[in-house]
Amino acid sequence: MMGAVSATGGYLKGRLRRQDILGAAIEVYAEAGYHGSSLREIAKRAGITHAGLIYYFPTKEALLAAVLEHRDTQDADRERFATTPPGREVLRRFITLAEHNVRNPGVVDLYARLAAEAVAADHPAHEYFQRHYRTARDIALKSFQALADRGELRDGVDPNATAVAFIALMDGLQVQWLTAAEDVDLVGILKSFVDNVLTSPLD
Amino acid sequence: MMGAVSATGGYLKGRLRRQDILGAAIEVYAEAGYHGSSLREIAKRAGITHAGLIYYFPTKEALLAAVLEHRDTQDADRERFATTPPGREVLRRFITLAEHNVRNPGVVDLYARLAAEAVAADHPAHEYFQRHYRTARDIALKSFQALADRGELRDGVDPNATAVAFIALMDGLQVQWLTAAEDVDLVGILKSFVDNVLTSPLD
DNA sequence: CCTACCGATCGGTAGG
DNA sequence: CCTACCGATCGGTAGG
Repeated sequence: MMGAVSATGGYLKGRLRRQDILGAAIEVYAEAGYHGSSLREIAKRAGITHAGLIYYFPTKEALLAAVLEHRDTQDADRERFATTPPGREVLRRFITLAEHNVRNPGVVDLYARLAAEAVAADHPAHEYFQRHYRTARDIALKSFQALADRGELRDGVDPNATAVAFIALMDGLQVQWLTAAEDVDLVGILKSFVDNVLTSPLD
Repeated sequence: MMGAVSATGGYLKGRLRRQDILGAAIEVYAEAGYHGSSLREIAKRAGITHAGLIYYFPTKEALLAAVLEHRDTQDADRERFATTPPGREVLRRFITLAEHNVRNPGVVDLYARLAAEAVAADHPAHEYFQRHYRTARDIALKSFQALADRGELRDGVDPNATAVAFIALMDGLQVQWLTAAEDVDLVGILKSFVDNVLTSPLD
């Protein structure tokens, strides 16, 4: 009786604990960055001691890796991006993602903080963000290229430059929006950027 | 004799010391952010002990304030921006600034790191960056507005949205460029953004 | 400007 | 998972 309950319960509890810890880590990374956050603070918000946290994630870096991996696998959006054929629909998904982000400032904070930190070549998330940017650029590029092929891009608009600019614009807007939300209509500006390179509005 | 020499010498030495410290601080902030940098590391690069540094700048925050102030006053560019009449010439200056930045990655690093950190409302540089963004946006807006008045903006291009986007684009490009320089033609993309909202190319 | 120090906090380990 | 601990590092102070 005790054995069965505690074994199953233990596994379930372990999984839930991990979720608690990841959730707390995302919160704290967003507020303080990776280097600026402590295992003790994350552990406290998860309701355990910092040694307890280390029982689940053996090092500070392992926890960061788990947070990044967690976001990637859980992010159903990412899969939808991959399966959507290049074109206007993909751009609409980017806008939808931005709308989602504006409703979840914590996620925006997390990425903005980590991306700036990870600029350093020896940061544990450096390669992650190199991949992240390359993937994002590729997805945008394929869509702008497809639109160019169909003659839906205005004359003189270069798909490559537009793709890089689009991703950069999303990131830059996020930092400005986080700094002074009332001054920046993040979604509106993204939309008008897209509308301005297309021959006809997005929707 | 001794008095005069040491008094003058002391003042000069003090000024030079402050320059050394500020230079070292800029370096370390760029590498590690503000929270991630230590007075000991900055002091070491300036050739003194951390207690010696505190003799010149009484707290960690005071040093950050001095670095920010130093950049603002020394930045001759900023003044030229203010005195240049709104229009194409101002946009050209932004491009020139970007070209300068690409040759000085340290400055870019400093701003990218601090801007992301300062998103937090309780960060000592938070208000500085709120002002910084507002000023940058205003300068860009005045120029895009002037161009709109003269009919030099393409149909449907909104000066306000374009100004915010332009500043966000500069920031976003910087982080992407710092993360993977070979993948991002920072200056080229800025130029094509501007050319794409104008009725005729910038230069 | 330095030596010497303080209390606080950090990531990680030992040993249960 | 916890208690208890380690060595390292932090910003700042005292006192010269």
